[in-house]
Amino acid sequence: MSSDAPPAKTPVTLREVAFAAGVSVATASKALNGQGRMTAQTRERIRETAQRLGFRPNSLAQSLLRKRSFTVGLLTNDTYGRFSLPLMAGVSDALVDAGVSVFLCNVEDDQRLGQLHVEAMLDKRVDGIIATGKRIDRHLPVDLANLRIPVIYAFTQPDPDAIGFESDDAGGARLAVEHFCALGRRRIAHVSGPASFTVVHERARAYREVLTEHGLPVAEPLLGHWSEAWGHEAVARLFDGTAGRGEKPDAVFCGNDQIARGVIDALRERGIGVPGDVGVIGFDNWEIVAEATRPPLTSVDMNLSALGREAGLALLSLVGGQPAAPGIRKLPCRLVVRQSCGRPPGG
Amino acid sequence: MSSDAPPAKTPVTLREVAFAAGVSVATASKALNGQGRMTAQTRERIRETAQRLGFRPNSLAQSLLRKRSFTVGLLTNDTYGRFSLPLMAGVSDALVDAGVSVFLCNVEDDQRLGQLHVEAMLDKRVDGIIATGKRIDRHLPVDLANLRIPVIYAFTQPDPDAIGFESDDAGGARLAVEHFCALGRRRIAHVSGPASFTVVHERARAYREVLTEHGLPVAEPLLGHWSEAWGHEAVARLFDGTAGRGEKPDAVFCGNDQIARGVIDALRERGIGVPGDVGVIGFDNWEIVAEATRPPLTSVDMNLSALGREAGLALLSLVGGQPAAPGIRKLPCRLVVRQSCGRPPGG
DNA sequence: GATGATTGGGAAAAGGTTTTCTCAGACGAG
DNA sequence: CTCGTCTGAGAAAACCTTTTCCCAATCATC
Repeated sequence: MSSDAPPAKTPVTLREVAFAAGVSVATASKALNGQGRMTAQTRERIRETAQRLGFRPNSLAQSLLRKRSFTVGLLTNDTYGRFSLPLMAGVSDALVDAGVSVFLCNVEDDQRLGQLHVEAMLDKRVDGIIATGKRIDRHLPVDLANLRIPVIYAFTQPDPDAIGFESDDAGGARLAVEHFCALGRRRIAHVSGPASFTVVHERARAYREVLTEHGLPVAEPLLGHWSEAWGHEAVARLFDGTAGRGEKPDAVFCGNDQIARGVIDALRERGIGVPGDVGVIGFDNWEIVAEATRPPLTSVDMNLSALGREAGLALLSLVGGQPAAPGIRKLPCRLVVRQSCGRPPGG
Repeated sequence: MSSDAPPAKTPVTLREVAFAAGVSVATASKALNGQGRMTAQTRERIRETAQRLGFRPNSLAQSLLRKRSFTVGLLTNDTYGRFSLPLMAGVSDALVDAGVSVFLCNVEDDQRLGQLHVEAMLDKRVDGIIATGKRIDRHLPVDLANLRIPVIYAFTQPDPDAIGFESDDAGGARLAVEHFCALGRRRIAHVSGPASFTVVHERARAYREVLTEHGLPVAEPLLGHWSEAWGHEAVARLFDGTAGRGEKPDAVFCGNDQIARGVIDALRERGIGVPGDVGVIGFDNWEIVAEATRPPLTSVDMNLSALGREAGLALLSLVGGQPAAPGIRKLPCRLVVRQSCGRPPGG
């Protein structure tokens, strides 16, 4: 299967192939690239020689000539977070098929480091840059505005007139609340993260809209932190009051899975059944959390991997010279149904 | 601060700098690199011209000539996992200071994809490769044995005669158990993951050794899964038996933080106090879990970021031509003390 | 057999940089 | 004034591949 050429200590060049095949480098190049005119026999002989010698063209030389490096930079400030990983996997997945490699650059929140990385990427003649981050409403600490190479933003705030990909958080929230409605829940609460996050407001707006559309009572969303502890506290506020039982929520839509986990734990401690008495839906579909809750958590998935794929493909198309309109593209979320809100009547 | 040159549509070359400064490219090159002989005045004039024009040397051309690309490949099969991220951050951190960029390649567990990526990296003339993964006792699905460029393994099984960096899991386990001993705990249980993991045995061995050294009773470790659910079940086995209270554990050393979380939750459900009645230590120091347990979890940290740094530096030194002995280097873990086992008498 | 078209293949430039070699001029010593 | 040395700077090769242009030989046609 593998060639039985000895493991060369130094890569074999086109010149060597040409010499071994008794032709010029020009002819060898054309033979291997399917260009030029020559007898089928000559072409085949050169191909065989190249194969036998284990020839692989030097990308550096090719890039220098073609002014295209088949390389892109992926800029992120999300070192440890969990959002950028699926996104990066999607990007990588979209690009590997085109033979494009990805420079990973973590800029933290350091402007100096960001500048450093961008310049390094420019020096290495990347064909384009994808910028991604840990917050959809924050800009990376780098200036990518006048770069003469294409830039795509994904899950981070784009420059004006640039192209950005985001999850449709409002749509995701709709999915969750509609799901509750379809199950016959009537008093749906919303517990979310800090007001400083744009997505908190987008989801809250969708929450209100859906409830209004269904003629259900709209409770003011409870804003706090993205933590389990806040989930606990929110349950205390929602369920420990003196209101009659009929006025307590029968569903809680949470801003992320950690809050949802806190909510579920707190409900269980109070002897309130999930999903029997109260349904719970989370956001992010962080499997390791969603599957560890008891019962397993129904959650909104932002399809980050698909988002990364789209960003990668968009960049590829830009690099290829296809024009594309600036603006933000929102990609739909999906609801992953587990067992924390009961099953829909029909399902 | 920034040069007021207009944003060039095409990068400025050395030739243009030389022309603008009225010298040859050779002289320009030497001026900018501090080589050759020329009047200080000429050198300065060329430097200023380069600065003014925003000249940045084309790395591709440099690499082609120097046979050194200032680029390394980072191979991983840990797409979504949490181990490779801190590790990658460490690698990146060690390399960025040397002006080296990192190609991120996710090979999943796909041999074909691995081969593809390795060849792409070789074509792009990376100076070296770092292989990392999600399991310390599994080999990546790629063959890096006879590659003519340096390879370093980190948190994945190395080839024989290669250089690998690993966390000292046995040492980490010792830290945990010694900590319990220092606190006066006498009946220390061990709940860990599946027997198919090498680290499970290493940690269990260290656990037994420390207990023996202290003359304490050694209970057979409970092996199960890396999940919260298993933590619950393990507590049932340990605490629901008919043994007298004096014979039940007063400490549980867990194989990871999720198990530890399950253990703590299960103990609380039984009315057993943590850390009052039973101390709990986890492994991995996954902050998002360790800080969400009630009380916050003391845990062993594998220092993955440092591991990545060391791996990066080792590769750099190898690329620089420094010889290095093959073998596995174990890096120490550290114990992150929170509140799940009480404070040491002295502390 | 002369002319033109076609075929197979090579020479050379290009891409941007580094480095070695070379050379012209200046300068000092005799 | 001549010889040798030193200084400043340029020419050219090298890295490896692709592509354009060109040439010689073959073939078909009249």
